[in-house]
Amino acid sequence: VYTLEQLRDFVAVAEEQSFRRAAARLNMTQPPLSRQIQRLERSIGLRLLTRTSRTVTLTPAGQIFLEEARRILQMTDAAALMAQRVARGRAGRVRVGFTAIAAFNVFGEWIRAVHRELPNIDFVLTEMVTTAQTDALLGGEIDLGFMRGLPPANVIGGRLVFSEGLVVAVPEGHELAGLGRPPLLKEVAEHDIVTYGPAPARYFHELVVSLFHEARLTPNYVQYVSQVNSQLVLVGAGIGIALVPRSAARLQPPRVEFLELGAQPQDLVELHCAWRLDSKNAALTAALGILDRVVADYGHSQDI
Amino acid sequence: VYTLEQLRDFVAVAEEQSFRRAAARLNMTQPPLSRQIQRLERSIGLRLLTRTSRTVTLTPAGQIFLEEARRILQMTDAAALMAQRVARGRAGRVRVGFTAIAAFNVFGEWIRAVHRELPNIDFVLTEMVTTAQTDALLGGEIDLGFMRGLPPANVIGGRLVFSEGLVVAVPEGHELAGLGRPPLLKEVAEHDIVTYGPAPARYFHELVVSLFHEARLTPNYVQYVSQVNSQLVLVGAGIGIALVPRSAARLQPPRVEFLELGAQPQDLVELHCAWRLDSKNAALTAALGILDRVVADYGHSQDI
DNA sequence: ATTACTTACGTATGACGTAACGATT
DNA sequence: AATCGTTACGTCATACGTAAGTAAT
Repeated sequence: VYTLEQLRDFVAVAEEQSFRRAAARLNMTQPPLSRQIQRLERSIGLRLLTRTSRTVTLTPAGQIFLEEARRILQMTDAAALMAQRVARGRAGRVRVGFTAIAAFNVFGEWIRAVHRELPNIDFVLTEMVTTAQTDALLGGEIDLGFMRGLPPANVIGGRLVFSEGLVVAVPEGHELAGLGRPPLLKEVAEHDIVTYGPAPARYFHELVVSLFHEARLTPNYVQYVSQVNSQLVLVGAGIGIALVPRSAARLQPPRVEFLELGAQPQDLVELHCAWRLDSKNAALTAALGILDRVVADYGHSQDI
Repeated sequence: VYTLEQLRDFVAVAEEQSFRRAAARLNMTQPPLSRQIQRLERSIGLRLLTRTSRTVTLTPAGQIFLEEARRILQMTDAAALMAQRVARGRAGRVRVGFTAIAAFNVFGEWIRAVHRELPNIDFVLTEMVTTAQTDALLGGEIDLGFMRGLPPANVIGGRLVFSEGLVVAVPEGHELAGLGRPPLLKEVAEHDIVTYGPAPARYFHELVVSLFHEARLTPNYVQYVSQVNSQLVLVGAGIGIALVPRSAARLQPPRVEFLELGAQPQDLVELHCAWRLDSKNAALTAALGILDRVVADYGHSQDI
């Protein structure tokens, strides 16, 4: 096992082809330089240089070792620089949790913007429901979550990034699709509703239930699912109809139509993002800065 | 400027997540270990570890630096070994970069042939994606790369060594597997597609995207990964389905099935190899000569 | 005789280990 | 009270520089 200084010394001698000149370049005298090279040769068990009393040349093994030595020295500089860039947020890794639907709105826009402006930031994307994201945040498994609602924990910071209205997902050829106008909530309530179960996606379940409750409607809930994907599969199979965020229409599920829902606010479903306030990840901070701008801009292009 | 021993110490502390245990592993006491880490941190001007009095964790910069430190330490060992091989009169060495999938086709055949016919040539094999191989070629870190596509640099020579078709990787029991016939591209496009990110594996990303684009299909890309391995893990986890080269089926990943893709050419995915035209490595030249013959022969035995 | 690298020797920097300290659970 | 990391201090190893030595032109 040798030292980096021995590598530096060896490279200098190989390049100068002289112990004297190399020593001058390294701001030292020749004797210690000679000894360092000897130690290096002893530690790897080979002669790297042939010293004829007039010139110094590399052995074949020395030529190979010289290339490797240069690369190692270069890497030692690069490693420090890379770490400093990470600390400044110019490079690094952001681990992100996101719900299936989030990928279709401002979230995707944000990923692209960060990738374009800070190409040295890597993403690790994992799809998970809100509760799983909360656990993952607190457990330090992700840096940022795009979720429904914000967890109450006071170590978590968050902000609203997007809000949208609800639409009605119905099987193709469904009665409500034939009305020629957006159905009323009252009419929707007369059909079987496929909705989220309360446990895995509490936010969305309560949103839908309270929507009907406030209108004094009591629809028939036929199924409890945990993901929009499966919800839409059930709709496509004719099991029932569902209220889903508008973004879900982008999933283009087979045998499903989406209908506007009359007289409902367009900011009912909120997408938040959340992160640990005590995160030391500078890349996260930089990426959140870009998110601020993307969120501000996104309103102008929602009509895509 | 730090020392290799400081890197060794840092890696040990990061792995053990404890100064005490790391010190025991390094056959020393904790105080000097603490001081070495402090010196390392001072020399690069960053905190690499956060010490809460109960646990030691890596800062984001520390995580990156840990990876670099491991690579540097690995290279210090490799450098000595290479030099020793040369000194023992080996005919030479060829440093080869290859993508994960390449190992399962003509690449493996070539390695065996060279080893049989030129037993004095040593291989240094490193798995890396195409972009990393290009950088490594230009940086002189490898002599030969087995990659997707050829880099435009005019100092690089290359040739086509293998081509194959795409197959569809789906989770076991997936809808597409129940069709009883190869799915159409149109049907594949209706599911979430797990694909490469554009940055690390540009060739493959563009291949898949353009395939859908020409058929006027707009599938939903759900994840960006950098390696086939992780791609298949995501497929097995049910995150989505993926288009992969036929060779990937040899990986036998758990909970993943491979389906033929109907009506697609069988030479869509090309494997090239590339090398520096100004390379002076005689072993490389000899090994490339054998590659010519292996490529010519390989067509006759693709039915394995 | 001169030039270039190696060996010998005295000095000083610094790395280790033991011991004391501070902080957290 | 106990555990873990940091600071303090005395000792010893190691690397430097000067000086002497050896070999080749």
